[in-house]
Amino acid sequence: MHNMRLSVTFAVTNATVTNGPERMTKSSGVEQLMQRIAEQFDALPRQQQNVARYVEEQRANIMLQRVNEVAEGAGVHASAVVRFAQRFDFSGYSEMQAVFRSEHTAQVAPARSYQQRIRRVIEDGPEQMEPAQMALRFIDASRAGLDDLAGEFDAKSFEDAVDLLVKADTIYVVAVRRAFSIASYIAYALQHTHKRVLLVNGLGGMYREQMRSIGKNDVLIAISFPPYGKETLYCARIASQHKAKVLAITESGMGPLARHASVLLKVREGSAFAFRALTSTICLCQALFVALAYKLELTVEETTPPGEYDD
Amino acid sequence: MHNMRLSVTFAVTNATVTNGPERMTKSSGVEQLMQRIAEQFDALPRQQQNVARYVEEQRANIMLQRVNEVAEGAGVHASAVVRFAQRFDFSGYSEMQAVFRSEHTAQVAPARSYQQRIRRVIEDGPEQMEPAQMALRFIDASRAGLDDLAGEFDAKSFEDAVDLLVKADTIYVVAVRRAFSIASYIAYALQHTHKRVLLVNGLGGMYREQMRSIGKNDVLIAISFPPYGKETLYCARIASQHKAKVLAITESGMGPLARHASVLLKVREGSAFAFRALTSTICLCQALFVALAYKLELTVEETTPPGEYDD
DNA sequence: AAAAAACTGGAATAAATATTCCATTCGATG
DNA sequence: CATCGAATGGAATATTTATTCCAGTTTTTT
Repeated sequence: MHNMRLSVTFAVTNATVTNGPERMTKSSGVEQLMQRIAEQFDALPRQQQNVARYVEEQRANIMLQRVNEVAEGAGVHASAVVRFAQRFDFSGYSEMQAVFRSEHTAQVAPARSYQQRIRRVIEDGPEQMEPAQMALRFIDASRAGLDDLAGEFDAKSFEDAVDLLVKADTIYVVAVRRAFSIASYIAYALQHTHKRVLLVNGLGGMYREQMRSIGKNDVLIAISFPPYGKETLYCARIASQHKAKVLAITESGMGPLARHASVLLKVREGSAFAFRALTSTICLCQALFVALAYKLELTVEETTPPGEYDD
Repeated sequence: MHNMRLSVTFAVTNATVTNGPERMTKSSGVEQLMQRIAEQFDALPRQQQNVARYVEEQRANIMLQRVNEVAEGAGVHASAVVRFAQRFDFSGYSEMQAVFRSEHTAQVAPARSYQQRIRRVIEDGPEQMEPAQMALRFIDASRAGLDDLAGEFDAKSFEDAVDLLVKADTIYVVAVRRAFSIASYIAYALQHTHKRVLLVNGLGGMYREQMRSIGKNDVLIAISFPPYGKETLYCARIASQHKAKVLAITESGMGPLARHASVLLKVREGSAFAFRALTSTICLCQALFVALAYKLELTVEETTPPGEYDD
């Protein structure tokens, strides 16, 4: 009778707790533990059943909660919580909590030192891996990067960035090496607006010359990630000396590019095999362009004349 | 018997429930704190800068980490971490950590999922849409594209593509307009191998001239999507006339580019607001490069000289 | 180059948190 | 309804974790 009621309670809470879309994960330690708890549930003393219910309901938060919070939440004494953990073969609450903690610890790959990256590659032993497997793994890293982009999305900065571009007279774009392709995309896309656009490409080594005429009503879009390209930093410095606005797209608010930034868009890419993705960065830039296009009240037709826009 | 029922309830709900990190726009305490840290960054002592960097990078995990973990991660002594927190007006590390903690627990309650927000955005129609909402919508489209890339992944073609490149003498790369940035990325990446690489960029309108010397041991990587750029098609035609191999990256096996292809990699991008993403294409190209690099048995040193590879 | 100021890290101390102990209560069973 | 075993919660203890102190060092200033 009580059991009956119990299972209903469980069902309801679970339905409520459901969170946003999630990528597939392996059957975790937490899942297994929950399973064990469920199996033994009926054999548990009354208070420990309360603890079980609470843990199930709060599974996403247990990692943060102290014994006393759990105890209070479950309406029992702290020692009951400890005994609960011990019944499931943990030395105490702390050890049980570790299961929940390790589950959560987020995957943050980037910004490793060069040495660390090498070590990682060697450990992973990619030489025995099929190309297709490597590809899938890399795609997955990119997906993780996009998830992060969506999850950490900073609406305020993004809208500031759009505003900056709306008000800009001429838009300069600079990035070098790995990020250059991003700059070239932005420059291309912006051609579809009525803004004047200048891609600072360093052709003939003329960064200085190309930046020469930037002025206070202009905006420089600068894209750079560690280890920051000196050309990009140089351009950002020139821009701020000329009182132009700088829209920085970079990894951190603390890198050298951030110093010159009027608006800062942060992107943390996923990585695999010590190799950084570019997907999140380009996605952000495309989103920026789409938002700008609508803000400028362009119709889609104007932005993308059929037969010309794509490719 | 009741046990049975109960555990079934668990199993079912567990399979359904996904409790990943919630996706929400953050203008929150953490974001504000990051802002303050970034502002003061330059004025910080060296060790505290390390702490700042570490905190920024690990912002999602700080809530779980003890002072010592943070200290170790940042490569400093625990007391430096405490002093860091105190500089930002907290009584100590614990108080600062609370900011990160409360961020997380707050996210569980409002539970308005990313999907829900998107749905609402669509209902509202783009005209009244905030830039940030549009951005999220676009990011979501990109994610869908990547999901598709992973789901429909054709291992055979991919490995053929890698083989083609391994055997190539000189690699030519061509794409125009929207896809040009992809070509420029590929050309850049391939510079890190020992292959000769030529980006057919049409500078001065010289497509014909740049393609002139392609030969039967060479490979042309051609990237094009509807409506296909005539320059790209032209190059593909020349390549096949010269008996060179063509690696085509395109949308369908029936487009004009497929006709000339030795190997065909299909990519279907996501799109939003009648605007196509580029994420899947670039992701595929990066995967291609990673796989190629290892196939060529490059050491990491050769591929990524320190201070030069990134950006 | 000397003096002052700021920074650092080991060790002591303080605080918090978790665990155990034990006297008491509860509830099942004969 | 008396007895026993299990469960409970207050309080003592142990442990872990955070903070402060201080002496030595480095960095900056003059």
